[in-house]
Amino acid sequence: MALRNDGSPQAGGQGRANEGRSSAASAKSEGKGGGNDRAPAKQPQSQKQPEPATGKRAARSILDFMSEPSAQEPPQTAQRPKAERIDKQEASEVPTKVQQEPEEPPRSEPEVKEVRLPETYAWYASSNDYLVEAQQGQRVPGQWWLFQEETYAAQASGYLLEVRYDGDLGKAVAFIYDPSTSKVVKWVDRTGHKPYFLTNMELGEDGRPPIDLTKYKSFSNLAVVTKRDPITNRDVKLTKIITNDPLAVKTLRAVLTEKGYRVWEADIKYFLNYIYDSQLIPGMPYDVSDSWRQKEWKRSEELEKLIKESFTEDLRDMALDWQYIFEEPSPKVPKVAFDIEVVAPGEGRFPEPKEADMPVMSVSIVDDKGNKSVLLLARPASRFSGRQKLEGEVELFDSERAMLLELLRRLSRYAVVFTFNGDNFDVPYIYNRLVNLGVRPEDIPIVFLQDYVTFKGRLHVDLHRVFDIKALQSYAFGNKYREKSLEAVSEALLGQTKREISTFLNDVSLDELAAYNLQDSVLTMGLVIFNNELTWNLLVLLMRISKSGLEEVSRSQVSAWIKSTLYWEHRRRGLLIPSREDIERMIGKQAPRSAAIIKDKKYRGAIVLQPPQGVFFNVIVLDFASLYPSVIRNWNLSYETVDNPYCQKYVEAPEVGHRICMDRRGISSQLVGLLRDFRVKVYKKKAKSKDLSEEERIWYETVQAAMKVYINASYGVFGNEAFALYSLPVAESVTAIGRATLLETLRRASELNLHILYGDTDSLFVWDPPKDALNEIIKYVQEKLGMDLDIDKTFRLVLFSGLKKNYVGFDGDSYIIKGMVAKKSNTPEFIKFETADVMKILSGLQRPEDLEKTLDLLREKVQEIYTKLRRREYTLDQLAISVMMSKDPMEYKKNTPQHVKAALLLINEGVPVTRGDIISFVKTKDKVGVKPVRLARLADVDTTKYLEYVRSAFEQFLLAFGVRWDEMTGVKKLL
DNA sequence: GCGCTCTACCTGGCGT
DNA sequence: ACGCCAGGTAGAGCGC
Repeated sequence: MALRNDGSPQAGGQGRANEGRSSAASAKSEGKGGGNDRAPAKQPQSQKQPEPATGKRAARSILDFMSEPSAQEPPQTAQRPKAERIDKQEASEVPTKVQQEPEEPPRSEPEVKEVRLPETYAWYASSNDYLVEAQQGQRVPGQWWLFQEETYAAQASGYLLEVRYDGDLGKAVAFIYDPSTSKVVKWVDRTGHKPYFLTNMELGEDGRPPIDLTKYKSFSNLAVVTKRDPITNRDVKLTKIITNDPLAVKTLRAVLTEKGYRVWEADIKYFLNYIYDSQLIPGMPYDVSDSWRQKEWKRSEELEKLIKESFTEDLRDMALDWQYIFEEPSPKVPKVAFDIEVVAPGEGRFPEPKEADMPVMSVSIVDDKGNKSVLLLARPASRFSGRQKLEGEVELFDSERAMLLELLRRLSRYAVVFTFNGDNFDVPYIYNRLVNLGVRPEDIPIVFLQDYVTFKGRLHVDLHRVFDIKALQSYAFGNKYREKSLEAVSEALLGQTKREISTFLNDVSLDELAAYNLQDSVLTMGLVIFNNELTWNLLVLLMRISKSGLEEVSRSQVSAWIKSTLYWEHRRRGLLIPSREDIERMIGKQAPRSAAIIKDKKYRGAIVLQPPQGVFFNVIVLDFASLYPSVIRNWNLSYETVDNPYCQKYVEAPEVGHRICMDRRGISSQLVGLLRDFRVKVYKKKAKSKDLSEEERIWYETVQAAMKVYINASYGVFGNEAFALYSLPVAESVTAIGRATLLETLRRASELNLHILYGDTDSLFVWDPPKDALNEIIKYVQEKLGMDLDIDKTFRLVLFSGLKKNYVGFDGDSYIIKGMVAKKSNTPEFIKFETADVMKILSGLQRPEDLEKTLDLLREKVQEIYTKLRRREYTLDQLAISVMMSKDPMEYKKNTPQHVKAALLLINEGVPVTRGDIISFVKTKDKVGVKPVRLARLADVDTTKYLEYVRSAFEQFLLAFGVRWDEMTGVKKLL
């Protein structure tokens, strides 16, 4: 995200409704059209020869830039309506704004103040031989030229980072990072691989197909192949239709289905097909010339021994194949992050990448070695205030074009470019802007691919999309961030925030602009490399597991990763990848066999035991290690093993009665089981091993986390209709077996006289258990159910409110709080920090005798909060309730919830609000009942509503003590 | 992916 | 026309 043009002085604290707005939500809602939207919007405006943007001119007069194409007025027709809107906006702002400069210079004759530069700031290109553009088709030896002919190496050695399809060459191109030169090398396929798909159309005796395909230009040739059908477990002979162009797959597929033939493997992206057929593992090192050869991959004798000893036979060979990808170190590639700031078309309005009609005024660049630089555009009236201490190298440009070309030149030194929202904003903006400034499109090293934007000779990772990946958000980053804005993510993960700006971004001084702009790149790079390159290493590991390139893995959800791994495994084993219909037909028409408890859900989920109400000392929490993945492993669950009529031997899933095939190993069961065992048996232990160095432990912790992300999602995808291998019977069997497992453990626990207080899905809370009974149940579960039951937590004390998913556990000085009001993100800040105080009081509860004393302290605390509320001692920000808009404001048809009411008030004020925005509001006494924080005053606040809020928050604690709220002395008087 | 809780909103019945 | 109440639903956010 480049621009945060919030004019409000308290932008940091209160302007939250605006943040992250231009990002994921819009990209998603665009769906398939997203790619087109970002596509180049403009052709070069005229044939007029662009003036060379040389440093020499810059040095002579920085005022020359007024005649640059950048200063050209856009066509009147496009400009007119916008101008009107700007005026309106400004008019409404006037009364609330302190007028700082009474005289606005008229637009037609901008008054240009002289830019005075401190000596230390380097001028852009003080040398005069700095040509950024070469003549068409002409290379200038020894100089960089923007128009670089695409160069490809005949051989390459290094880490495979990506495979793309190059339409001009009609071939796959691999991007390989060579650590010896620190460069990305492009290698064009020399193995002769071509796009294809499979069909059941048989060839005649003459070897000719019944349809003449030669009339299609992109048709190449035919072949007959044998594949094993994973459903029938029989070999099938199919015709392979080979084309010259991936697009032709679509055309020819339509021709065949039209004639009633069936097709397979026609909707796999070509570059993935290439990876699968060549059995490549992105993220691993290779030598390639005429063919692919694995380099010497790191392996560990010790690991190999461990696999042979502790993995079951059905997983052993696969584990031996897979071991390398977790041991091979992650490539240390040169990384860079950049961010641009664009002149805003008005306060509260964002520049449009499609138009790119506003100048880019600043560019910041930060690399992983800590090099920082800012390129600034000298604009009329822009100046350095001298008040801001600047970090890194700051350079001033008179030419916007030269500045942008310089950015591209610098990016070309790195292998991977990171942005935050670069897919939707920065990169397409730069492209369209350069076109507007007269640069020929073919000279700009930016390419628009199907659903993202990247660079010709290097890779682009948009972190906005990475942090939007739900499985990473929850399993790798522990749900620490809710919003996916640069601000929210970096605050949660780095503990750092964006810089605040003193006024509307267009008007800030150059040094303040530079500092603000730089911080965004610093944060972006920080998110990649914090915690020993956690994010980068996760991406590398996920590439290796999912068998997809960096750009692909960083832009797809976990279901695409799992699909990709499974497809790769199908190819490895010579299995036909089934179509959706194949699976549907196999399962047959069947309704779910377990009724969901919640309406609108498809099938039944987990068991949640009714917890007691009260205070319990000495509670042990047992929990199944990866329950669902273990179920998938133990019960051979896979799309082709559940309800498969071609099966001989089967077992029945409890309760739901699905027939699970035991003839052969199910492919997803094997994959999930493999990762589950690697995680539980090897890498969780390695991550904690004292025999290893700190660095090694961190790496194994990342390995463990990557597996967790993967296997935890594996159950969910089978219940998601969008998943290519969707199977409701699989999902339904997983939860049914999970329930049976918990119930059986519960039964055995009662035989052993263990007192189970509570349990949810895969956990059991045991009250003061004897050691041997505990060992006994763990042993039983291991031997009879084949599951690992671990002691997850030991609580000195647990408070149960009596509600499910709602408790507090204390262990030493720390505590865990679950589900309570005080924990929710939409709870006002003052309740959260008062809760922290309450927790301190509760931590003093060491023995049962302390109960009375603790209750007294609680009463005092509640009274104190009440008093503070009535005296209005909390600030608006502390009282704010923040709720996310899950839909666009106009989509709320049935109800108008409070946060939507607040959002509508904001819209009234001209503040845009869309899906994904977080609305901060307070409860007020007026008719509407709510007000956005930025529009409210402390006097508007409805105190009684907040007293209610406090009651509901703390009642949950009191319930544990068996005290009802209104029974609390002293409190009664206040209500 | 499903299960659970909470608040606010909406609706319909009833009484004034 | 309005208020009160009960019961159902929408919407959000959590737990696993």
